[in-house]
Amino acid sequence: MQNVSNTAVMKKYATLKDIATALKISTATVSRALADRWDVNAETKRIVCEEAKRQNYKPNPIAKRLQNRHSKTIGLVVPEFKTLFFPIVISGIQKVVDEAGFQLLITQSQETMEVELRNLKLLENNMVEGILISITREGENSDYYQELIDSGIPIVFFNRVSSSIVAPKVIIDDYKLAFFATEHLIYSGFNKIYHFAGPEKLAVTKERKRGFLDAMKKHQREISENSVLTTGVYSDKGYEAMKMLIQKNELPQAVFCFNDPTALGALKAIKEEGLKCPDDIALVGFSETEMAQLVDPPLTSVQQPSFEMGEVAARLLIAQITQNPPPDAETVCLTAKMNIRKSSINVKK
Amino acid sequence: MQNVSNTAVMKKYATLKDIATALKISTATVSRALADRWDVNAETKRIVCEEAKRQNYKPNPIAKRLQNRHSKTIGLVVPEFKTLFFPIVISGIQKVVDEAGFQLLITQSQETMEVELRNLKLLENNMVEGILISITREGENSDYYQELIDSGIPIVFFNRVSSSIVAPKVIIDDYKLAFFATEHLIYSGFNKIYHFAGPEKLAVTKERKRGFLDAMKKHQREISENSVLTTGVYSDKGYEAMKMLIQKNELPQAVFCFNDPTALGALKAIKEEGLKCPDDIALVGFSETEMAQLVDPPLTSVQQPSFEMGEVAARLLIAQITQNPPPDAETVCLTAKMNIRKSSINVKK
DNA sequence: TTGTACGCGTTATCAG
DNA sequence: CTGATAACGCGTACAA
Repeated sequence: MQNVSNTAVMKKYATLKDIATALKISTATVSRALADRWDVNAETKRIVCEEAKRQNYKPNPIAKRLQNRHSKTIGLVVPEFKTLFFPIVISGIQKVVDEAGFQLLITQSQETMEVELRNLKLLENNMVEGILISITREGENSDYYQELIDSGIPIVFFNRVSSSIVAPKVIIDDYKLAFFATEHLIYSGFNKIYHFAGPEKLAVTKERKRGFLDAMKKHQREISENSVLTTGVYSDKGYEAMKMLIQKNELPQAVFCFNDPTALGALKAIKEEGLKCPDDIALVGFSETEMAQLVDPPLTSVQQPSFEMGEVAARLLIAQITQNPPPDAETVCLTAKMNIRKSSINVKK
Repeated sequence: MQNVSNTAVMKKYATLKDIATALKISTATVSRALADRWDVNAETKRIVCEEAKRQNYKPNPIAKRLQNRHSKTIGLVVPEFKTLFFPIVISGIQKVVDEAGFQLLITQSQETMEVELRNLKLLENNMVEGILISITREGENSDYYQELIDSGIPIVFFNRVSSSIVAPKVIIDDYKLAFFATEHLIYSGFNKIYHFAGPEKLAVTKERKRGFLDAMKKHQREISENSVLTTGVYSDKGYEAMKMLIQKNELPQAVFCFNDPTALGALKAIKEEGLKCPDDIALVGFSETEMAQLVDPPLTSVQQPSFEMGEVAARLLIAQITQNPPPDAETVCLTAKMNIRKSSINVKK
């Protein structure tokens, strides 16, 4: 009832030729006039622009690209959208990419190497000029990363980076911050401190665990068999782990968690079991989510500069693409900050 | 040190011509062979494929598009990434779009009409074949929506839809669910019930408010001046509104909140003021976030089918693009469900 | 079965 | 100052 007929093919836009024939001049002149070049008569310029407006002319970027041989597009591969971390990083990327006049093709690997590989190929087929990637927790498609780089498509890793590939990377200093977070608990006077660790294959997991262990060692704290429990990235695992500990009656005084969701899951378990945080068990999260401030008690957490991470990664990639020769691969380590809140305050001290 | 020289122009891919000259045959034959067409010698086919592989040939999608005159790309405009709602919707969209062999260009309007308009133009310039949009809370670029539709680029609205444009839309029945949520509080025996409403210009705000008011009227509840407070979408506003009420000592028994963040902000204020939820003030949220289950008390909330909303919207758009004539504009109303949790249980009853 | 020639929309080169 | 022509990479009607 309301719709104009709409063939399966795209609507025909006005082209240079349309304007040219309407004005009985050549397409070349039209092209030059529209590009506002010096070597064209002011009067023709005026007429052409007028006609262009009249016909609602829009330049066809696809034709331009065919000629320029660059797509002005960069690809992005993130594992998932289950927390706000990646969406916020993407906001940062978008900002830089827009400013640089590039476009962004966003894909999700759903945490599997197979989908990641498919996405990489998709991006390659679309002639992206570079790729930003945060790898899956299953592992790396290292061979393909290298292949892409060798074939001239630069890659910048962020957050979850490849350990084997030489390329620009953007990370936060997980080790140092995990170390600090653990020390914070130690200095607060907690003794039996545990760590809920992330997915085993991730570099960030290893770094945070290393930071935890080193801090414990430095202060000569005992590390028992259960001191480090692998709990993954989602809240239900933190919940289960804490339930398990409580039911075994093996209560830590404090737990440094891999991330906020895990910590929040643990918090839920603590409350359900009639215990109190931080009185009975103190908690520290990681990678600050909005919720950290909203729960009761507010959660101590390490705040990652997510938006900035996106900006920096995008800038590094665009430098790789546009500069000749490209800058050497550097690893940028962003500094995070710890927001100390009630969940890690030692009330007994 | 590790990088091959990399001009500002894209790496030269092997083309049909490269294969043709290498094999001393015509590009046409190569093209046909690679397309696996019947009218080409099996042997030549084999040789061509071999050579293609050897040269690592990748068809140039840009050239194809120039010819086909369709970009196989659809555009998406969302307001922001501040909650997980849109990221999850996007996951649903991605799924359908991938299956249909389309690509997705994602943009954010940052809740301003100006950026939204810029994004729409960007998408148009990139020859997207259709647009999915959830409008800003500032208002609508109605004229431009219509212009796009008239010029042959179909638009599908989802979640936050245009009120003036005739086009396919996907919504949830906010009115009905707000009505139910309010009735739930009424049936639970709460008397003084308030509503924290969303941004004024949004249709969803109006619908939810209308549902609230109608339910109140149906059960002859008094509606005072402060019964409906505008609090926006973020937690801090819910926090402030609740603080204000408590400090004015104008305590509602229950509040139906525009969304979960608002409710969680309100919850924080309640606790800070030494009150209890649901004992002193009960809460109901909307659009279920992961946090609803994690806070204490767990928050009653209306669970929107976010992923499904993305799927449905994408399917509608692809139907508009590929079917001739396109289907009439329909408004799909998805059903949501209420998850009743402790925050709205009347302990005195 | 294969090759030739053209068009998609644009810009660059060269000639006038 | 302007016009004709080629080229970007691909597909395809038409001719051989």
